[in-house]
Amino acid sequence: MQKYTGRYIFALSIQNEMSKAERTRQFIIEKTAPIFNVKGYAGTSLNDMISATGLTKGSIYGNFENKDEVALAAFEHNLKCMFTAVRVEMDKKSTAREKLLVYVDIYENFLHHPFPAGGCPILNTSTEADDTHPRLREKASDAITSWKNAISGLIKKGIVDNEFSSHIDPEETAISIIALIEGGIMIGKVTGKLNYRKAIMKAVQKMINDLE
Amino acid sequence: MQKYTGRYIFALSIQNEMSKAERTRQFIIEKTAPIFNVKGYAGTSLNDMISATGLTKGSIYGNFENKDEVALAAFEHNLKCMFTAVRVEMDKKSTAREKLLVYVDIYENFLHHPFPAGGCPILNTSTEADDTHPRLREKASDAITSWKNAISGLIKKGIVDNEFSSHIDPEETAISIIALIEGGIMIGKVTGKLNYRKAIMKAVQKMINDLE
DNA sequence: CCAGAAATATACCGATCGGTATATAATTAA
DNA sequence: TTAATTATATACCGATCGGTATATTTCTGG
Repeated sequence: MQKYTGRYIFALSIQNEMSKAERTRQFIIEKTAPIFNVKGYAGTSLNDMISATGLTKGSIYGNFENKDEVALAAFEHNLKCMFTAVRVEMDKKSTAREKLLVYVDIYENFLHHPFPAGGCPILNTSTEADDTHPRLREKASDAITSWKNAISGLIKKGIVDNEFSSHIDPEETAISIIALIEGGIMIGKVTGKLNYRKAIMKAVQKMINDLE
Repeated sequence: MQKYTGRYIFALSIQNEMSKAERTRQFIIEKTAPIFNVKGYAGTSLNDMISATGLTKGSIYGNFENKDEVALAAFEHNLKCMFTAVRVEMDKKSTAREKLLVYVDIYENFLHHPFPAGGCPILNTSTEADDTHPRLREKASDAITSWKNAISGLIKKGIVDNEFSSHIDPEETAISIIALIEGGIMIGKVTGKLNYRKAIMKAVQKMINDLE
């Protein structure tokens, strides 16, 4: 097998500012993140990680203490990947309503955005880890809370700017929007029915428009 | 270890009408179903199944071809368990609106109903199996579609009975209600925050009340 | 009560699991 | 260029994986 030379190109790394170990670490994260998101934590084996990276067991364990640490780092990577896709689109919009509707656009057509393979990592990790993997569970939980805060922050801004009615509850609305989106992702993916996903995203749109 | 005598008591079986093999089969399903729903398909091992049932490998493989068959039967059992809990409550109600609101009641306080351990099997199975286990994926997909049909049927009935406006789309509404519920279950479980779940179920309630 | 059948238990299989000790190669500082 | 250090590869570990062949027990019909 070809030996690893540390000369890979990374999406999220500025090569020269990183030591070789840091580059390898980042390389492992980027290559295994999609696997964890598709197969799950329990379903991803070390051999999966080896064949995804082309590295060996020794190299992986030289950079991570164990499988857990890779899984945690991979989850964070997938999360960043997803939130970055949202942020890029949101920065193009000015009003709170337009910014919120970015979610509808992105989650309605996944494929046209740099979204993690396997779908929403929050959904995937939450349902697997809630009863079995405390550390992953907490990371997923934290991700939901900060997502909720981001949305409720936008809603509050919208209220201040007189875009939205002051009678609505930003927190309740925010968490409900997330629930609808996540449920929609789950349903759309497992059934494969585009009109299901479309109908649900239409409901998200309605929820946002009802804020006025 | 104590030997198996075939004299267990089953929740869902009328003992005298079943052969010993059928009783054992049912026993295995009932005992392993919660494990599969909590740990997932990949996360549940044969040893888990052995210690959950108190049986041996030979006994399990004498009644099921392989682990897959047990997992599929266990999923169906969990599904039936969940839908039965809903049906029991729904039969007590008469109007379409009241029947729909049963979902709000049940999913708002899980614990007071005979709900499968590990939460909603549709959610759990969908997110694990969508990319990895075609047969389970299809079962989960079918469950969603028939659930959607049940809800849209109720909505159509409500329209005929002049409970609901005729301008609403039963299919779109039904699938959105499911998405909201499933998202709510996921969020409530992984965060452990009761007010999150409550806020989301309030949104379901609003969605149902908006049908008028 | 007994014999044949059905159901369950036991013992074992190769493969793979996550992980480690150690050998080899590549990098870096002097 | 070389020595020390760091990083990667190789070989191996016990445990567990899903599954099977066979022995033993239990049930059932006569």
